[in-house]
Amino acid sequence: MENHNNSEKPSDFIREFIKQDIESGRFGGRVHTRFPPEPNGYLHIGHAKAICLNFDIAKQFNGKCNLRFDDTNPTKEEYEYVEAIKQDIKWLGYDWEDRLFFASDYFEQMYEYAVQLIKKGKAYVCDLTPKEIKQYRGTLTEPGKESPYRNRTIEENLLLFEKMKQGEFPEGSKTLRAKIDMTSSNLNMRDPVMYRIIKKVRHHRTGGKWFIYPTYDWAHGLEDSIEKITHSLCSLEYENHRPLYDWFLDQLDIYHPRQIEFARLNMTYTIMSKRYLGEIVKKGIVNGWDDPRMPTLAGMRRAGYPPEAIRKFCDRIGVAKTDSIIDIELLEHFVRENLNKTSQRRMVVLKPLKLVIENYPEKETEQLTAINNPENPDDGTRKIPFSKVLYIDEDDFMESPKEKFYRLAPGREVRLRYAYFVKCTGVVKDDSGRIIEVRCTYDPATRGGDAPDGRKSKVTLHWVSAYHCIDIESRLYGRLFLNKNPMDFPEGSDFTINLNPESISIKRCKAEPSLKDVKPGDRFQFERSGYFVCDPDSKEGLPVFNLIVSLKDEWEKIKKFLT
RNA sequence: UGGGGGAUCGUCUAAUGGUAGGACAUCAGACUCUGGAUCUGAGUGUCUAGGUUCAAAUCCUAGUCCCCCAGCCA
Repeated sequence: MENHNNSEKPSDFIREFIKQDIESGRFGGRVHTRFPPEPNGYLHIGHAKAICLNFDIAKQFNGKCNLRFDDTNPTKEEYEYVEAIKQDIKWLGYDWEDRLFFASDYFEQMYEYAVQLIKKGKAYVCDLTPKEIKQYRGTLTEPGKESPYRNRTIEENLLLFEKMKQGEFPEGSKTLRAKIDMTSSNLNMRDPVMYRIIKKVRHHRTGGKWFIYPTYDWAHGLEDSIEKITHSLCSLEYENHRPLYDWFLDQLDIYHPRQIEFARLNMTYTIMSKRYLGEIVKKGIVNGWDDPRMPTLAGMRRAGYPPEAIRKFCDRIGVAKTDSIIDIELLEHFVRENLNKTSQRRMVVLKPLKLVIENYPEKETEQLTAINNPENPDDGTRKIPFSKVLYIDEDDFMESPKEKFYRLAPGREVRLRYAYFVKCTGVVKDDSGRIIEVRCTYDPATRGGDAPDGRKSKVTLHWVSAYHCIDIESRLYGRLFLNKNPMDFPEGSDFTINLNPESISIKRCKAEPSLKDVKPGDRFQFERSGYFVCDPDSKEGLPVFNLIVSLKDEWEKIKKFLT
């Protein structure tokens, strides 16, 4: 997939910084990054951007990238997510080798560091309630007030902190705070909380061992420091936290990585908030975290997205500090590009309409040769049965054709792919006037699809033999949201009003018999409609296929223009 | 209105004082046994106003707009 054969540097400001750091010898020329997910939900395409960035940078500069679970808040985290996240990263194609870490592995060490800070007079135990802390903090424009507990002696702080650790105080009754500056214009520096007491829940890894847990600000820099990370890449909202990140490491006088912030990924027609994503899962709006409409990696995997396409997408969108919303069509472009090259073609009729060939012998069956993938001759050919009664797609026939519709219509001749030219002689309707059958004649001289007299067909239709085809279920997924920005909703409502009520449509379809033996995960292009993947819900006798992405469709565009 | 960031085609992203380029999308054409793919071409952009300079997206000045921060979340 690498197409960076050019010498042009895949440059972005982060790689530029790293290059400078290597040249200046800041970290001894080392590059060591990390991807630090919190195990409180599933990974989505936004995380993929961070994963690719961190792992790709490490590789590019001959460095390493750690996988580290930032499990500092047992009230929100569960082990279930740890395994799901590991699976997703592997699926994306990245390998952390033996460098799987957990913030909880460092709890003891962090505690020691906290004691050091207390001994330096840089941290104190505070008895203020959450509400009081908030009041004391001040506002954006007014300075905060110092806590009355701010000047406890070091001995008292040490004793109290030890007791916090022993679980002697009720949850929420005390915190350990850094002693910095209550008047700082950066609210993060107004004596931030380092430890809080959590006793009600057990940690998924340390169990009931701890009654105090470190906050992000206190923990994250330490984790990076302990792992000797060189470049700690994070999203823009942590920019305000960098002074604190630096302050802790400076006070402790320990190894000090460089934090660099970049803009997180946003995409049109979807949401990236774990909370809202969880909400639509919980409400049953989608069928779980791996629903193919979800922007989660699990969802995209089930939707049939090739991981290579996602990686290429992440590479191409670049890294910058500008807030941006990427057009989802760019992702779909890379999915199509990949699938066009890699997936075998099959003929499947999504909306079956009977086509009867009047002059074709009743009992006859022919085996016609079809190319598996015109983009890859090595995939060879296969045989497809042809007979008197076929199915074509409803959309390929119009009794009174509109302008620019050049598919089948009464009196018209078109080609059936790999088969014959057929000419429409009329239709059969039911009592309600609905067309239930299209009649035609075929030209035996055009077998295989070419007319010896040089006659051309403007289009080629796909078809299946009614006598031989099998039933499959197609799940046609569309966008989950109607709005480019689902978070754009009127006052008093919420993002769910932007949900697309027709984001899924399930159809019983007619497929060529070769599709009988498929396995979940197998991908195909159903000719003239789209790319499909076999879903794990498939049952014996009824394979289920998810639409990955449709083919580009000129006629669809024209149709829209005409209406 | 305190502090921290950011503004380049419709959308992303390059250009680091020297021809504003690429991708997606759009439009037009060629080709085609997928109205697919492929190929060719086209249009569209430096937030504004001044200034420095032979030369400014880039440097300076003054504005404008957008994002983030008042969790014992991360």
